[in-house]
Amino acid sequence: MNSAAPPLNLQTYSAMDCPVHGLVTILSGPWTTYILWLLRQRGPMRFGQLKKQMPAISAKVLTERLRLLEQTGILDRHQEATIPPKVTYSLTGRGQELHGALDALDALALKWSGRTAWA
Amino acid sequence: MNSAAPPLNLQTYSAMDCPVHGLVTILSGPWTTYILWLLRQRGPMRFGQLKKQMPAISAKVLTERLRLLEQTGILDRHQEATIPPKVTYSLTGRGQELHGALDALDALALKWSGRTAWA
DNA sequence: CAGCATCCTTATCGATACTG
DNA sequence: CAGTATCGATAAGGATGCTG
Repeated sequence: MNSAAPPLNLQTYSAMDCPVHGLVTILSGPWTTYILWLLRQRGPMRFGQLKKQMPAISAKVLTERLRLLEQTGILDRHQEATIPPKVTYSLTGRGQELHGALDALDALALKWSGRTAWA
Repeated sequence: MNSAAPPLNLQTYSAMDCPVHGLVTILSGPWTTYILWLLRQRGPMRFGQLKKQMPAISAKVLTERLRLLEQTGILDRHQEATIPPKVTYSLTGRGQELHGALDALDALALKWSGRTAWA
């Protein structure tokens, strides 16, 4: 499955040395959940496409976020060394697992907002 | 169940006007997941007890966090107007639902860290 | 096209001191 | 006991300009 993905020290990302908090901290970074959502909805996307969907984001921050998600094995970065270069980002196995967990949070968020269909 | 809890605009907490991101942003605040974890493990706790478990936190930040969690209906604040005052915090229904979702993230975090028993 | 380097501004957090 | 008020440091994000 994703046995190829290397072990991760998520505590690194938490001031509390707590893996869950590390993961939540990564997710809470600017635009992060939106990036993941876009990639799930529309499949692999290029840097410029992503940026176009987030007009208010700076290239610096988008780059930082993508790097972090790549380092944590959530995204895959595929680069073609053409001129001009073409870089495509997509969800890895981890990224897809993560979406399952986010769906649960999403359901709660909607429920608490009083917006569920079934409530 | 928790039908008494008022609807929440979680988008307020997200720069992106996204409910999930709002919720994740709340959770990622300093010490937040730890506070929730403590309250689940040990039941209702007083302000001073919580603070004792987090020596590095300032009263200011702890107060801010507790207020936010109270406003979002995740914690309940019970005050006894005695002298000296006694204030007790506990998880609400929402707080307990939330833990279910956090458990899923927790499981992922541990799995990715290569620390699962079953992996 | 997909970024990196730099500067600057703001928001956040920690520390300290004080109070109902 | 359970906070509030104030101050200062730090770091994170936005804007701009440049490059392989």
